Amino acid sequence: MAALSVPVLSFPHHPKVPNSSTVNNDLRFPYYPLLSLIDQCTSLNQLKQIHARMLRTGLFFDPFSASKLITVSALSSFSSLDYARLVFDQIPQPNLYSWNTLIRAYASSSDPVRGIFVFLLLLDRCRESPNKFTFPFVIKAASELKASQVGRGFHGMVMKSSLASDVFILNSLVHFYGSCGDLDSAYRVFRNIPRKDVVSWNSMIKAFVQGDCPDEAFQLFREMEMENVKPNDVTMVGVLSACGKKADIEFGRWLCSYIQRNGIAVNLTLNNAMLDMYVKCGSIEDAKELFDTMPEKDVVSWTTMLDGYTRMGDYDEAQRVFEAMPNEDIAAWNVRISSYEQNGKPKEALAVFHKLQVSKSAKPDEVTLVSSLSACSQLGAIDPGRWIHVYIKRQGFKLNCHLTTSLIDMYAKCGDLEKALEVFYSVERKDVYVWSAMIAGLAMHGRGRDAIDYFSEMLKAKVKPNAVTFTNILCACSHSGLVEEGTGLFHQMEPVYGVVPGVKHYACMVDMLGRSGRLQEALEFIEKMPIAPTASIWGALLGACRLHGNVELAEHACSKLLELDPRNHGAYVLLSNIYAKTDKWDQVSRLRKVMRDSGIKKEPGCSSIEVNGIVHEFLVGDNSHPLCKDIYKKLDEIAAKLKVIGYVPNKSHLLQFVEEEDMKEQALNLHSEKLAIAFGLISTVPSQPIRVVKNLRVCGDCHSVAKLISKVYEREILLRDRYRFHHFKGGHCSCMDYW
DNA sequence: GTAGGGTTAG
Repeated sequence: MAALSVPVLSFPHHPKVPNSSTVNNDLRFPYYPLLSLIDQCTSLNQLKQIHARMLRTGLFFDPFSASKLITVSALSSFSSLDYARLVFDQIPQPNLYSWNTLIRAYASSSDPVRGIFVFLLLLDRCRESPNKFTFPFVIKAASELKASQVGRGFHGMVMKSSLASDVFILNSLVHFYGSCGDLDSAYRVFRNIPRKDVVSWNSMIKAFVQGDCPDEAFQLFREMEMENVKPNDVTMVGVLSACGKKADIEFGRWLCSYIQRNGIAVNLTLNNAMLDMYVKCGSIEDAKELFDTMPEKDVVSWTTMLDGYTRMGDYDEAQRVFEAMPNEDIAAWNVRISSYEQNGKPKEALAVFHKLQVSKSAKPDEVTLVSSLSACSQLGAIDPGRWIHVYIKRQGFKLNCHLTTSLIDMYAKCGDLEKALEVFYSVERKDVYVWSAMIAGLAMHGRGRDAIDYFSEMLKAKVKPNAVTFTNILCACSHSGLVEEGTGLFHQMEPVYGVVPGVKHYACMVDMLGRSGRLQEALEFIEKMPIAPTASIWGALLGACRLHGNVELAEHACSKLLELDPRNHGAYVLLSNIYAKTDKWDQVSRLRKVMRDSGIKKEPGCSSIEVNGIVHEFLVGDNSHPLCKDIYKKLDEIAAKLKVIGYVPNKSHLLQFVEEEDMKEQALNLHSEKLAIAFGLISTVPSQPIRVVKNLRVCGDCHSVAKLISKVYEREILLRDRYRFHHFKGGHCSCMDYW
């Protein structure tokens, strides 16, 4: 142990012999002072020195002493699991304590699966059987991994052993089943715990909260009181969280006073839980008041406040909170990114992501990437999306199901279905969300048949479809006119797959029937629905009426829709389009007056196009773009070229715009999607497809024009509208004009 | 000498 560059410990030399008359002949304790030094270690290097000394003195081969070394290397503040493992592997016959310590350390590490491997090794190599300490550790590893089969196996082993009524182990199992989302099993274990303690109750309450059953959590809280088990701070954290889910501020306030009245110790975590409850119940005032009086705050407190302000849409105050935060935790960045992304401000979300990159104050994590990818999807911005994909690869992020789903969604919504499929096939583990995202991607691109095939593949892979899967597959059938197939699947939902159809599924069915011209059937379907039709149901019927020019039914659907949602501008626009299509001009102007009088405005059509990573936005008749002259010149050229090949503008689409001030700008030529396409033609190379995203449904005339442009200019155009993709190539569109 | 339950971001 010559050159040591670290603070060197002064080793006690040989233990002092107290006095010659009472010589300590007990050879079990000759090096005891060295052992007590282990506890005083403050760095790994010091520990290594002791380890070396232990090897030299032979103390290392005393199982008790070796276990002490394991404990410190695996669990201290300066611990190194890899070092602990090296030490462990050198011990000839580790005792059960050492095994347990290693499993414990792995279970709470970033790689809990190693805890399970060590457990298996233990079964094979250790003379002793796992004990009441082993199981809580290894079950915790299974919970972390949500390894439901493995955990179930541990449960079986426990039941066969003499530990079947150990409350610690049973509590661990409740927690385990809760984290796997298996509430039934969690509850079964809970009910069978012979002497429940407060942790048993807390674990089950938490399981209910996690499993989105806040009412059951409250119920258990009451039952616990009746059984005279005193709730503690952890109980309250769980119940407050349930309260946030219910957004029940009254009950939340009652819980806060309950905490006071019962003298439950309030620590930082409990304060944070109260803060979170106030925020989720929409009372930022209560949250602020509590926050200002909290004696101690951590990154969770700050992040919760930040979340509170963004929920209220108060981005300025959120910005102030963010700037006041003592350190820029990644969670805080994530709140900002996802709040923009979820409130329809994807550009702002990506701007924050960019700032994070520049500032380097925190390292993006999986949540950051998922939210940012979703922002790219919304924008249809494939360049930043690709950049993030490369980033994921370079940083060595494991493609878990969350990230895979986001990547598939991003590529599909940015028009690159092939790349989405590539990602899909590149991963081995596909959960129901990954499959559903792929089915949605196929649906969006008009590949309904393929979507159905993927759905069957998914069933073969033993993945159980959920409500999202059915929304996507029904949407696929609807977009591709596969009425028989869609109807068949719809009727199988509940009896075969146990998924109760929701309003979205009914809306898909109305859309599917209506689109294919079976309007009367669609109406009957609505009338027979077991749930009350919502605005979206009538909206789907109205859309179908527009497609097939059925004025009478349209008026009925529209009046129903406006009963439910009086300010739905879409309804007015659709109805006025139907009137225009059927030459009912007096009705068009009547509707226009109603809209004007009630101050209902049409959502302005807006198309965006991404060129070299920059997103350009166009409104109808937009003059604000720096290259606007060139764009209009190009539009004239297009108009001339198309005229030559016999194109006649379809004037009925003019009447999408019912407001007077829009009248001047109504020329079809000035629709936002045409402006964006023209800009794409002058600013990108011919080999590059033109990618346009429109916020509304694409206009019929623009659809015809885009088809012709794709032929005349030999350019691929990818146009995403509110509902689907249109892939124009050689004069045809991927939607086969069924949209 | 070992244990189980807790707050934020998708």
